[in-house]
Amino acid sequence: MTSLKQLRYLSVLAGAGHFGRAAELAGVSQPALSMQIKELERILGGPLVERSAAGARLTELGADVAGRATQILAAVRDLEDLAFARGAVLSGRLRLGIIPSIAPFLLPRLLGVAGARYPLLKLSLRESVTRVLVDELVAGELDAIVASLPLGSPELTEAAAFEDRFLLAVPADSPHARRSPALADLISAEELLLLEDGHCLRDQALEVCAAIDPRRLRSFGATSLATLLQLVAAGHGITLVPQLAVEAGAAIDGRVNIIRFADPEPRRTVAVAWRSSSPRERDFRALVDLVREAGDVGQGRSS
Amino acid sequence: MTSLKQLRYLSVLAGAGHFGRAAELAGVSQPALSMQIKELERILGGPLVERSAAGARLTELGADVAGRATQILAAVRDLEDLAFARGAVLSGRLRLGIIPSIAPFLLPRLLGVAGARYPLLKLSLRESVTRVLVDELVAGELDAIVASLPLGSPELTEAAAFEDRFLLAVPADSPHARRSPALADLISAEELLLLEDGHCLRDQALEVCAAIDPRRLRSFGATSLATLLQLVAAGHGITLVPQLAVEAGAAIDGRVNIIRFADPEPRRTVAVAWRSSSPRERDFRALVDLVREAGDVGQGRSS
DNA sequence: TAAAAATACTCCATAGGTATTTTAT
DNA sequence: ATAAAATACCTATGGAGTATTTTTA
Repeated sequence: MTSLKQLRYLSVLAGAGHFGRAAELAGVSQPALSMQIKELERILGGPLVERSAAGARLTELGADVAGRATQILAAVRDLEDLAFARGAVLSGRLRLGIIPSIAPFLLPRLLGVAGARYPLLKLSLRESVTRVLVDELVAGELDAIVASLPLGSPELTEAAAFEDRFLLAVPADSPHARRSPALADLISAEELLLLEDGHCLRDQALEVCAAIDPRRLRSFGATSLATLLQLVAAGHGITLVPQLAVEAGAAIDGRVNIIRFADPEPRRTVAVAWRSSSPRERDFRALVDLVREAGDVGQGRSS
Repeated sequence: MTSLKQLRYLSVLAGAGHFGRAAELAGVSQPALSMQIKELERILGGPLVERSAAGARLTELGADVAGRATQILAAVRDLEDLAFARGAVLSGRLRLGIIPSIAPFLLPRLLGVAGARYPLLKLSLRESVTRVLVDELVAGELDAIVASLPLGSPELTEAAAFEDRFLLAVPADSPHARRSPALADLISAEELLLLEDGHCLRDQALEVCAAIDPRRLRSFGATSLATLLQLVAAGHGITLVPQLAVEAGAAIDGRVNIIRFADPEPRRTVAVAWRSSSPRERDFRALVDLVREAGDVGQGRSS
């Protein structure tokens, strides 16, 4: 009969691409893993893996089964966490993912507040783009993530923590430096600098400036907001920057001006998300409060 | 570690209310079931069942775990059912690539026959030139391709489906209109019209007319055979056309004459190919039969 | 020929069975 | 006293390890 061990091995194999590598990752010998995969194939009545001298590639059925297996394994892990979740709120380990356009600005305050209020909490942190974090969250490799909505994954529960207004960063000597532009003004603006592909901030900036001429977009993208602001300071263009980053001191004094948009101001919703099947909702609701406290400083002020 | 067996026993126990009854329902002895429940309690770190002389009642935690266990077991059963849905030959999804000089003429009959004989088959179709299809096939983005030999990729298995004779398409008023030319005659023929670069039909036509004066080749190439035949009809030149296309009605009645070559007649071999390492050879062999049925109509007749 | 997976075999952990004891009503 | 679950103890299945062979590029 199908066993969790088989599903676990298949799930690992799906990521590893080699029986040997997968066995190493799973902490067993290669024949042990091979036998379990073979047994799973016998049970399911069809090949899950294409073997070759180059390694292992999943068949379509195998990929389908592996996907379901990953979800099942995540559900089992949640089940195992059930008992621990009955302890104190926000105690024990919590694996938290945060996107790059939030992490460096939120973390200092978040860690401060969390450490003071929940001394038993041990946060394991991971920074990556939304797509990666959502996949890892669904697979049970993370307990919760902090990201910008929407996430587009039905098995997740989302709880908004705070709104984060987008501001415009322009060189200090720019003609825009002294007035609040309407969105339409951007269309005639200098080159729009963006993060590299995969960062939601990039997509949001493009959405905000939907009508912008694509030819004025840099084909390469920066990895960090700090780099973007350096480019702005050097006069290479303008960029959108979240107020969260500005409040955290990301702007470069003197060389970059930060300007509010005229109404309607563009904004993003920063939210916490977790697997709906997780038993730790109580923890996550408390986490939402922490993120809100750490994040929505100064959202009422202009800059 | 948690096992599906433990979850299954707990799930049964939740319904039975007695260890003994549950054991009977599960088809094992009472101590066996008791031991697994106890192990599960040890793993989860808390009691799941209240034991009494009257029987077994789940604790709050136990009921929660049992509910999740039932869901997980259902997911596993769904996973096990997956394979059966795909068990039959040529059922489920098959990603098929076909080259442009075959696709529009083969597809109507192929889809008809396939739909009638293998109703569970879902074909995902992709049309591109041989080089692209072979690359995608090797990369695992396609399951099989229908193309003209040779393919020149050692990791593929090729199975010939049918032979496709090349015919000559000439304007209705051409001096060639009434006789069967030997290949050499082409050398003195009108301008030879070709598909654009990358299409194997172009290369094959050039091979057939190896000695032709390169200066009489059109520098631009057409994207489709239909366009070529329109050009022929308009008196811009002659072209090679596969009988497959003629049988499918590609020729333009009255304005284009289709002539068979004198022996030896040039021809191409239409074949199905797949990764040799693919486990679906049975499917592909059946596909070869379908392609043959759909493709080699009328190869015995002259036109 | 070299890398990867399959096979051969051996061992031992453990699930499961039977018999019995403990516990609670 | 009785019914139910736990414990004791034994057996056997099969999961896992090491060593080796087979396969394929």
